[in-house]
Amino acid sequence: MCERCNYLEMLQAVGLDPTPLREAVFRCVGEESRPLVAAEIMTRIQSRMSINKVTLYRILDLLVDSGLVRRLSAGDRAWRYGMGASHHHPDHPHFVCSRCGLIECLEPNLLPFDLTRIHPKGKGVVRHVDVRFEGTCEKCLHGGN
Amino acid sequence: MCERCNYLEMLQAVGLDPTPLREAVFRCVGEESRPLVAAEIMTRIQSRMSINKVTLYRILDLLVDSGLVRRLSAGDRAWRYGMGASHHHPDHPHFVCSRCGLIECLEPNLLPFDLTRIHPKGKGVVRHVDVRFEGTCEKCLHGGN
DNA sequence: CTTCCCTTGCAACTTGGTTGCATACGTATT
DNA sequence: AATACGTATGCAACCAAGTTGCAAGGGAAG
Repeated sequence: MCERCNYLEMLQAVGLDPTPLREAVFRCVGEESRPLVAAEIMTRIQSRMSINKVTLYRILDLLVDSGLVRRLSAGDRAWRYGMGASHHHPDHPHFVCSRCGLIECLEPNLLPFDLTRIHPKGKGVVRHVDVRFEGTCEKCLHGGN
Repeated sequence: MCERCNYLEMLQAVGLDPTPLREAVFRCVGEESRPLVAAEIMTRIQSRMSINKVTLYRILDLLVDSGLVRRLSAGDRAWRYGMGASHHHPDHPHFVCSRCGLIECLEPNLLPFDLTRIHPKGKGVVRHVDVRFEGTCEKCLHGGN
């Protein structure tokens, strides 16, 4: 999806040593148009280099903690990993298929107002607002997944 | 939270045989002010009657499938179960603490716009829109959970 | 060349939930 | 009453995704 991001630079900017595996994982997430499951990332990376699943999970944790990557739930028990909000990747709502677990990114400006301006009272600190449209995707509707 | 709901009636309305366990589980979810983890529901029910975890999960599945109950993710790997939208339980956004997994219900009218009017193009059928404010709750902020 | 820290790998483990199958119970049928 | 059938519940074993603990590699610092 995104060839404009300088992944190495972004890793360094958040203080992460840009090792080949970290770059590969981050790039893998960044170049995809939808959030991926860890196993999908694993497969993609292993087509070019070798990586252990523990390492993958640890790198994903680092990326999530640093804010470069966001962890999303699809209703099943595997996380999806998508790009965190940044210059080339503005925050956006998602469509989630509750049947097959597909998550798709929606237009950043789909919502008619800026939710980040809302601050629920007495609820501690809010870091971001997540909007998810849940339903059944085209494929499941027709293919009868 | 809710003593106005007729749980037995609601179960029957969606075509579920209102067995004692089903009523107990549904009531347990309905009387709580925040979505509960399966283990919490388990404990509450076992204080009065005996239930097996498999049965609990199966009942929760039934309730979720029928729409009476909603399954929410807190960022950890355990589902939270809260009331589905209905007359006494209007749809509402949630606050989610990414540190301890707490989910709290927010005011139904917190959002200045009805998100259900938005229909993302070419994305199949949307059943509902979920808004989640993610951050750190008061307790984690101060207690240093 | 030794020390230290950070990254990666491997095996075993944990957790939350699920499957398969047996049992119980209610209702309908003979 | 006895039988059969469908649904609800229970028990034990299992599963998938992710985590822990610990060892090994590798590079910069001393």
